[in-house]
Amino acid sequence: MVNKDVSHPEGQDGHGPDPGRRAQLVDAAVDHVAAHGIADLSLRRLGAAIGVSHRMLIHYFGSKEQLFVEIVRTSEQRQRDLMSQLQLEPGLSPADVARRLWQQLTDPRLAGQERLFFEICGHALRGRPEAAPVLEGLVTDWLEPLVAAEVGAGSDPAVARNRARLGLATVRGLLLDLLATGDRAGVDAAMEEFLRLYYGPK
Amino acid sequence: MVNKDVSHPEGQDGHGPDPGRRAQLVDAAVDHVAAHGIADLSLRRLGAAIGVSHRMLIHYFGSKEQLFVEIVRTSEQRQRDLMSQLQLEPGLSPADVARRLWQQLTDPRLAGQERLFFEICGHALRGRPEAAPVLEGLVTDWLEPLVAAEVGAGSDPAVARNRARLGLATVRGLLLDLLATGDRAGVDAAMEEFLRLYYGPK
DNA sequence: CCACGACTGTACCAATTGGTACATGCCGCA
DNA sequence: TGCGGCATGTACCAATTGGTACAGTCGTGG
Repeated sequence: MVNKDVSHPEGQDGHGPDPGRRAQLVDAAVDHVAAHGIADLSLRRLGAAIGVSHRMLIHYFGSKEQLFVEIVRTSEQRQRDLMSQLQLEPGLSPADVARRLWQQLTDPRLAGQERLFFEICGHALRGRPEAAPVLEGLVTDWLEPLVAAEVGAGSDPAVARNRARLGLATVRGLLLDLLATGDRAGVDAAMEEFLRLYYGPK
Repeated sequence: MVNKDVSHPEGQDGHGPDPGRRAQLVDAAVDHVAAHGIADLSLRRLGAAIGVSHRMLIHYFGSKEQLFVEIVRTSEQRQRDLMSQLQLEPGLSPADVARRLWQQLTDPRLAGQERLFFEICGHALRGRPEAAPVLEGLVTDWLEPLVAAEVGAGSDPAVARNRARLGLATVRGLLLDLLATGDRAGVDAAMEEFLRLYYGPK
């Protein structure tokens, strides 16, 4: 009779009743958010966009905040997957690897995802707790593999960390430039200049 | 009698009745926004924080959007002023100039302003019209003086543009790193590495 | 002294928000 | 067939939002 709604007694792990459906919803949510922004997200509009009522979003995620967390986490995961799946043909020079990585990263189809990245950064820098975890991994998560690559390529371990940090920052700066200006050629040229400085001429 | 409120018949220049008071308000608004973020800004909270009623903000700015525009513009202006007022002692090497610039830019007292910059970027990338003008000047406005400096320092004009764009992007990437991690020493070291690559060793 | 116009506060409005209560439908199990 | 529980929708709530109407205050010029 009473049939009380027991959606958020789930506890803090917060996973909704049907994990499959939940994952499907968060996936659709990330797509929508990558395309339309996360700043003025409202449960009703998001629901309407992905074909459920806002009631369902609350049902599966407990609250807007937790949905937010899930979106951020999934978005991060996508970015990570993207990097891990880039197939490295052996025999390429480090510069070529970097070049390919840059190409992959600036694929126009990823523009929404990249914009979302910077948008979330902005929120996280402001201390929004649901986006704050991003700040932790923002540098360190990417630094480790890059340092490893640097060392593997023969860098002095002491310098490798600095070089990795520098490379990461430069890529992000140029990515922001690209998103803001859309000047693909100009940004690519700047990237080439960087690679020349970074790996030596030719 | 009727005393109709004629605050926004001002037209699109939108300047309120008393420019002095208006400027004072927008200044206080930028301070508050640099400290507390611009994402969840509400006229009432902002008013309470800077000591006026939200009614006054509407009165002087016509609408929230126009206040937003004014905040963005003023924030940009501050950043510009900051750069123009850095006194360049003559006889410094380009690397030293860059070093000083970096020091000035990473002054902890400016952290709020820098965070605001990235926050506004995020909103602008998402196409919020009141922040969109930022995207125009985001690169070009800073590129010209940098290119001039590069050429002045003897760079081939063809490469100067690429080098300038690269330098700008790297600075921003490292700034984002600094804001996210707070690891001043690590970021400074990466910056030193960059300067070594950029201007040659020592 | 008064009238006028600029400045500011209070009260209010419709719209939208996140979240909840209740009702309904649907599917599996006995 | 009937029952119970999950999934979903509809209707609703209090709070907050940007914006407006109206009224009061105050200095200035006549």
